[in-house]
Amino acid sequence: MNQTLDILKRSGLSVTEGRREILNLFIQSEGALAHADIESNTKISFDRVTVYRTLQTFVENGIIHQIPTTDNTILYALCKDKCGSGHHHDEHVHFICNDCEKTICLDDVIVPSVKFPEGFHPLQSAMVVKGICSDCIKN
Amino acid sequence: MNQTLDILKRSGLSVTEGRREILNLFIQSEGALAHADIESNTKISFDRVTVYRTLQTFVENGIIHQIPTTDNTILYALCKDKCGSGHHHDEHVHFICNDCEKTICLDDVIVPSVKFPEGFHPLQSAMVVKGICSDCIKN
DNA sequence: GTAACTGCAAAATATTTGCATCCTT
DNA sequence: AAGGATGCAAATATTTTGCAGTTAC
Repeated sequence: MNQTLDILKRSGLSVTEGRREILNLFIQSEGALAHADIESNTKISFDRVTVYRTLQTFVENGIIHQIPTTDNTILYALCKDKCGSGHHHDEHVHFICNDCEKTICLDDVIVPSVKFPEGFHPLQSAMVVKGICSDCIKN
Repeated sequence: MNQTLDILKRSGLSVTEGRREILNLFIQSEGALAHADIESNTKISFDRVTVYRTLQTFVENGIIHQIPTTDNTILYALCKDKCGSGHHHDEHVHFICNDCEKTICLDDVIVPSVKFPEGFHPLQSAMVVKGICSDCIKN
């Protein structure tokens, strides 16, 4: 079965053209996407608002997750299977290339656990690393 | 000598009322501040634009650093001594409390180094952890 | 048929830029 | 005095909300 459909159905979301298109974009894309990328890369032109709402729905349903950035934008990337509705377990490292500016989910690099001071109870961690990615290092 | 003045002078910045006030806010505050916090917590009312420009100047001069978030804002926090102009070395963990919503720099918790796949060259890392802070856990 | 999704309009919010004026050194 | 910093105005950009019309199931 079509992967896109599969994901939407599994989350109990109704299948609409917009959701299919946006979800496809994530599946095809290697890296993470910002709101703006989505607006400019979809063939059909959606209303800005639809993109906002779709992203929000996807996040709430554990289909995509947010990646923190330091530039007033949010990046989104596909979740792996273990993400369920409401609960995100994206404890992998995100790599932002200073050169090509892509953000790549290093799914195999798990965020190491660290020791917190007395009284701090961590629930969720995110790690973002900047540097040069494996594609750009060749040039 | 006054710490605020000291920091500004060391960076070669001219000492103005706005910069003193904003820098003071950072020094007094335990956690990280968002643009909005600054606007609402300064006695003198600055122009929004001045706040933007001041924050930018401080970041460029290694006085404060940005903390990535997933909510379309940027948090700022004072740098420690080792940050120099242009180069930030804030490899410590940032803790965001889900309860009081404060962001705390855990200066003593260093971001652990992780092993990257072949070809990835990390230059800078940031780690943001959400959970319950030591103050809120008591309640 | 009903509930959910979308588009449009508009409001609210956030950020950037240019320029004249004022302040720091 | 000169260069830099600020305030104001205005242009841009971003995000949110309400509502009416449309679509998926």
